[in-house]
Amino acid sequence: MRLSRYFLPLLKETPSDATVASHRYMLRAGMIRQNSAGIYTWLPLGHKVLKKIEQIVREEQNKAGAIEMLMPTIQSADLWKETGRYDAYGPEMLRITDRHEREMLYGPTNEDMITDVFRSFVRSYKDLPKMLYHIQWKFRDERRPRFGVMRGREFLMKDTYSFDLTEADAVKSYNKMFTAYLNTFARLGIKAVPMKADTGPIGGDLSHEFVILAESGESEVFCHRDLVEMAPPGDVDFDGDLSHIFEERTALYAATEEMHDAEEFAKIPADKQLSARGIEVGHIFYFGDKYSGPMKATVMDSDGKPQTAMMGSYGIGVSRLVGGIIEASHDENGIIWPKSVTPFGAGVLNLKPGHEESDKVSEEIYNKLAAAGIDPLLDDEKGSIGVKFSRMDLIGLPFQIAVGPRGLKEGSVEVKDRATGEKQNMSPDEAVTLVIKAYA
RNA sequence: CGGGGCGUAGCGCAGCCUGGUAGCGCACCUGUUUUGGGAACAGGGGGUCGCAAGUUCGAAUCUUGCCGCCCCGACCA
Repeated sequence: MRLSRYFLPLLKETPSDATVASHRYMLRAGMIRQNSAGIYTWLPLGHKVLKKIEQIVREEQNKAGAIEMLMPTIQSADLWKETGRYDAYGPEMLRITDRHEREMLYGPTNEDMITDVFRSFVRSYKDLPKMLYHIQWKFRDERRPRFGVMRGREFLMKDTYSFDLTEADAVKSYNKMFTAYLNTFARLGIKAVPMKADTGPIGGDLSHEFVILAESGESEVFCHRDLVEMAPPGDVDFDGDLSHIFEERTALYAATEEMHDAEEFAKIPADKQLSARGIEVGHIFYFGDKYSGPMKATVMDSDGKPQTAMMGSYGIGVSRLVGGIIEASHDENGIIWPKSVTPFGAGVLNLKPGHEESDKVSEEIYNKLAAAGIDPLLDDEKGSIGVKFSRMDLIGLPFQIAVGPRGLKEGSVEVKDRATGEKQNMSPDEAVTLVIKAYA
């Protein structure tokens, strides 16, 4: 993409109502625009990142054996009345009446609806286990939306639902998602720690939150330091036994504020105790027959007897992750994107558009990177050099290749690593190779 | 939902106390000169001062009501 043809409405000054780094930078970098409290337009740059995160989440779900589908945003109140949640959910749920005075709602989650799908089509234990998911916009009328997309009212969420014949089988599904989540967050370039969690209004008894540590986190979390640096499981056989992965990650203490046990925490060696602020980016639950029971979602077992399906649900806040990743990865100049989610793979800065050699070399680098699938952004705008560099720093692409007359006299361009700030001069071809290798 | 604050050009703000021609910086448009880390000069465009009612000869400014937004707390997948 050429900057001159792109739509990148940057803000030079920080909007006064943004107080956390990710919110400030998302506004300044032209990623989002607020429409009303907790509701945002995703501008091209933000949309690109959102879609990249979504795709990684999708790929890891598929690897784990979950099957993608799509349920509507607007739901009928009927299903929610069946499970009793229509009254239980409270004012957080946006209720709508259609022209026929039918009670509708904008879905804050989809347990009720997926259970209805399940009971309509699944009859036999032979069809189990099943894990179904979708990535869809949700609406929760938060009392106090804040921190930009991290606590919005409208948000994009991946939610998976598992169905098993027995509780023991359901635990296997739980472990699959537990494992998939570890891999997902690692691919996104963030360190998310699974922590014992409260189950909240969705209910159930087995639940973990995946939390990234950041100053601006909304809640206090406590864990063993070693959990933060633990390597992801990587390629595993999702049909095999994953319990060791779960055991390994839950052997060490980790809990959110609500579940915190100060006595247990005190048993951790002092230098390994970590108490910090955290951002919840994923939450997994096992809740058995909480919905399948009242909705009579049963299958025939091998004895021909109806058995209620045992369920779990597994959420990842896709839009929240955009903010969460920035919270975990930025400096005073702007965002520092992990390579896996960066909106563009590299920035090519033509420091002097109109200068024949600069034009030629920057175009060549741009074309070679594009051909290699790097998806570069070429800054071909006229304007001062300082503006170009600071703009690139703000939007946070992992690499910047600066092409200008001064360097070209020596036959070199300058490559800057956004994360380390390290700059080196090299030939245009070496620069291209360096970037391509970094993404290989 | 309790407490606090804010609403004036796209963004950041001043003006309000003490009523009298709506301002500044940045951004934007035109031109000239510049150009290796947020250039200079000259000219220009852009506003129902959140909305409504009231007081007044006259309201951005005073009064009342409403709406919107932000922060702290409580709450929260």
